[in-house]
Amino acid sequence: MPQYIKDRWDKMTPKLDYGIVIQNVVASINLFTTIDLVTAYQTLIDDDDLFVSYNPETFPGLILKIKKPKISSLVFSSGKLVLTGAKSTEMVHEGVVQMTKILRTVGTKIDEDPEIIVQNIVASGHFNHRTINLELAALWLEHSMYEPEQFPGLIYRLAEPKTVLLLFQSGNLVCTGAKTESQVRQAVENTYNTLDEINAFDF
Amino acid sequence: MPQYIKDRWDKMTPKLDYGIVIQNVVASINLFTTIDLVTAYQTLIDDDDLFVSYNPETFPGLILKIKKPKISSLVFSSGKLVLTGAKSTEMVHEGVVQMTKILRTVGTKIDEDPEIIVQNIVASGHFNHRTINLELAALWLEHSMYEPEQFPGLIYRLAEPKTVLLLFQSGNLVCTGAKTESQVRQAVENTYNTLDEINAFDF
DNA sequence: CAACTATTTAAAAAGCTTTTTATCTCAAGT
DNA sequence: ACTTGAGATAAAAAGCTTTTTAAATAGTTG
Repeated sequence: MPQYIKDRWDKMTPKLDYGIVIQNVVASINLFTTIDLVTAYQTLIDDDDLFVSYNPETFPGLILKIKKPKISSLVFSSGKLVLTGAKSTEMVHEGVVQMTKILRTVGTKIDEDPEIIVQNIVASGHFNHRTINLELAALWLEHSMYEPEQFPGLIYRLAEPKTVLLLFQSGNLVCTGAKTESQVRQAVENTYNTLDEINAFDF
Repeated sequence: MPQYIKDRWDKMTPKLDYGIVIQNVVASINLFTTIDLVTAYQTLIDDDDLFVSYNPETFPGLILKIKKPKISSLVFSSGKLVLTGAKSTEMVHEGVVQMTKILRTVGTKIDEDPEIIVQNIVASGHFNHRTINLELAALWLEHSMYEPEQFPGLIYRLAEPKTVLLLFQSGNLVCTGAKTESQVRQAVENTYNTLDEINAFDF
C-alpha cells in the first residue's frame, strides 16, 4: 500500500492514543536437573546480596531474590523455577543467567540450555488520560464485573487476546494475562475501541 | 455340571475382567465387660509402641493404635470397641487378640470370647482399566449422583448388595458399605455389567 | 431426634500455600 | 494527618488439604 493512501487512512481513522508500561513479567524455567534445596538454603543464607527463604512445610519452593537484575524466583527441587518481577523479557533472560550461576555454586549440575517460557505479562496504562464512566461501562461491557464497594476497578475479561483488564475511573488501567507485548497492545486497543463505541468516556 | 458345559458357558459369557483390593475393614467388638478408660490412658500413655489419646469432653472413646498389626481402635467404657484400618477379616481377629492383651494389662477382666462383627469393608478397584463416561453414566444409572465441581467421582448407590460405589473417569473405583468380601465382588460385578449395558465405557 | 465430636480407607479434582506488579478505595493503626 | 494493609487480576511451580462414601461406638447440643 502506497504511503499516501496510508496517510489518508490514518487521517480518516486517527489512532486512539494510549500509554502502556510493562510492570511485571512472569516466566517458568526448566533447568533439566534436580536441586537440593536444603543445601542451597544453607549455602546461600549467609550471602548478603541475596534474599533466601525456605519453609517446605508452608510452600515447597525456595524463595530466592537477587538484586542485579532485581528479580525474585521460586526454586523447586525438580529443577524448575518461576521468575517474577522482571520489567521485560530481556530482563527475564538476564535473571536466568544469574540464577543459574548461583545454583551452580550450590552444587547443581546444569548441562542443557534452560527452557524459558513467559507465562504472564502485567502492564499498567491509560487511555490518553480520558476518564471513564464505570457504571455505564459495566452496563454495556460483556464479561465485566464492577463492585466498587469491593474493589474500585471494573474487571473486564477480554476474549481476544485472552486477558483481563482492570479499568479505573481515572482512565488508568492494568492489563494482565498476556503472554507477549503484542497481546498487551492488542488488548488495550480493543478495549479502547469498545469503550469508545459504547460512549463510556466522560469526554 | 460337567466341565465341558462349564467351558462352553464361559466361552459364551466371558467373565468381565476387573480388580479389587480390600483397603479397610471396620468391625465392632464386644468384650462383655467394663473398662476404666482413665486408668487405661494413664497406664498406656508411656508405652512407645502404642498411640493413646483420650479426651472425653470431645469424644467418649479412648483412641488406641497398635503397630502389629497396624490397627486403630476406639475403646469405650462399656467394653465395646470399634477396630478400623484392617486389610482383612483375619487381620481384624489378630487385632482383637492384641487389643485384648493390652486391655488386660490395665486391669480389664475379660472372660467371654469377644463378639466380632464386621460392619464395613472398603475396597478400591478397577474395571479392567476401561475409562468411563461419567456424564453418560449419571444420566442412565438409577440412584447416582454426579457433581464434579463438588467431588470428581460419581456416587452410585447399589441396592443389591446394599453398597455405595464411587466411580471415576479413569475406571478406578471405591466400594464401601459391604459386610463381606463376596458382597464387594458382587457389587463390582453388578456395576460392571450395568455400565456395559448402558455403554458408559469409552471403549 | 438429628447432628456433631473421633477412627479408617481408597479414588481424583480443586483449592490453598508463595512470588511479583500496577491500579484505587476504605479501613485501621501510628 | 499519615502510613500501611487488604480488597481484585493473571501466571507458573509442587506439596498439602478438602471433598465424598460407609460403618460401629457414645457422649453433648440443638
